[in-house]
Amino acid sequence: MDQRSYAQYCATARTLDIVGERWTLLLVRELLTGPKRFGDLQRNLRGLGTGLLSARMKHLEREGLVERITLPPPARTPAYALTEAGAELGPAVLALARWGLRWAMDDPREDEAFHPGWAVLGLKAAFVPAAAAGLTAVYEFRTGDETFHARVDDGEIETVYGPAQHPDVVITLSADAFRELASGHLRLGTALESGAATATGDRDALRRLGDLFRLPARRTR
Amino acid sequence: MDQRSYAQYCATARTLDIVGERWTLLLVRELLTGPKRFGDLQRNLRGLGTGLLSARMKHLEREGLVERITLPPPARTPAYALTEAGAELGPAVLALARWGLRWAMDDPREDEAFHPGWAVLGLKAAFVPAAAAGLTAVYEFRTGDETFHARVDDGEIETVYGPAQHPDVVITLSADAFRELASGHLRLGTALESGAATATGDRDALRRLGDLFRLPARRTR
DNA sequence: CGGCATCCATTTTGATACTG
DNA sequence: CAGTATCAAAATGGATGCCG
Repeated sequence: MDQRSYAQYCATARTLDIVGERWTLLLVRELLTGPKRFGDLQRNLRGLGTGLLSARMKHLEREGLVERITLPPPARTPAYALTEAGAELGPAVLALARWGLRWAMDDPREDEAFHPGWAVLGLKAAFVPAAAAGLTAVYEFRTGDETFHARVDDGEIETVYGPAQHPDVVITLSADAFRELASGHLRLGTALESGAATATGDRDALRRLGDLFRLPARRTR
Repeated sequence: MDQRSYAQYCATARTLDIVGERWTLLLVRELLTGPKRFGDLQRNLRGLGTGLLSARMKHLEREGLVERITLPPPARTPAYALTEAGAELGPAVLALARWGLRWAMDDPREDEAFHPGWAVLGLKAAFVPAAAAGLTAVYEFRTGDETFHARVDDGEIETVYGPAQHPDVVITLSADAFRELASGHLRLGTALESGAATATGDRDALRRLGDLFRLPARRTR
């Protein structure tokens, strides 16, 4: 809680005292895919000024959800990373994302920004653990200058910014195709068939990829 | 989205555009246990003025998460209820609550308000579906002037404001004991043993009650 | 009681300029 | 690049009065 607390002895209210302010949960979302630098955070969050970003990160650090780290060589540059407490907000952020996938992802609006990392988080939200039973594989997604990978291991999934060490499958697709994936308009299988996406690597792992995610049926409010 | 949108084509951001403003998710929390009247909402949310409450409810109604209803006879008074879209925010609110139970529920602060309904939601957040396999029972919780009931049915739980029609077990406890339950400091079994809570009704259903909830291990940030 | 309108003090935010 | 400083615009909190 910063200045304004709800002053309620309630788990939800206490949580919102800490992460309920504007931008805060989106910052957690950004860090959920790995450490990020100050400038990268700001670039992904149009409208968030340096002053407020600085204040938010300080707040999250004070609250023990974020820590300042130095990226490993050869980068050696300062960055922010989630602590264990911060990372455990993942399920809550994904629950919000699942709601959004179902009830709020109509067509992109004219002025909306998009970053592939958000789509990767969308995939994570749509991940079906049961479909990954007995599967261990690393999928790498490439789009323009951004690369992510998803590490699937028997019902668990982890999505991280950056290339993988030994990807089993590499999927390359345009930002647009990625965005359509995020919206639930495009199924991965369809994208591969139509050539909107191309994949190389282990054909078995690729075949199972299509079943790993089930976007919630979209509804209108 | 009201005025200020994040303008991101991202499921999380889109959701927060709709329910991310101050008070909004707490209003959803209130309605998650059943329809509420304007005045009751305001009473439970200290600090929220009538003007802002009115604006928020209008917003939620416009967005299709809330609808105005007339309470059934003999009340016949206006109230607000969640639509299907609104009710489906339940998992997200509970995920936030689970995080709070684990990371943010230290001792109550001097000026914090408390309402039993919040604790009931806390119980719901701590519900372990597997522990309710094959169990069908209705538990009623009474505290001073507030009564709730939980309807458990084979791995599912529903918690609603008001008395139950045919409760299998009735648990009566002080607001303090209820608050300690919410904090994770007190286990239901312990409360019954110490006399902080009393229970009447089906002894089988009562015996299983103790296992239905597992508060997440508390941690400090 | 349910709810809207208004006025005003305080916070929060957004945008931009500036510094090590 | 990583932040601090500054200022204007918007959101909020609280009080109050009104009306059906």
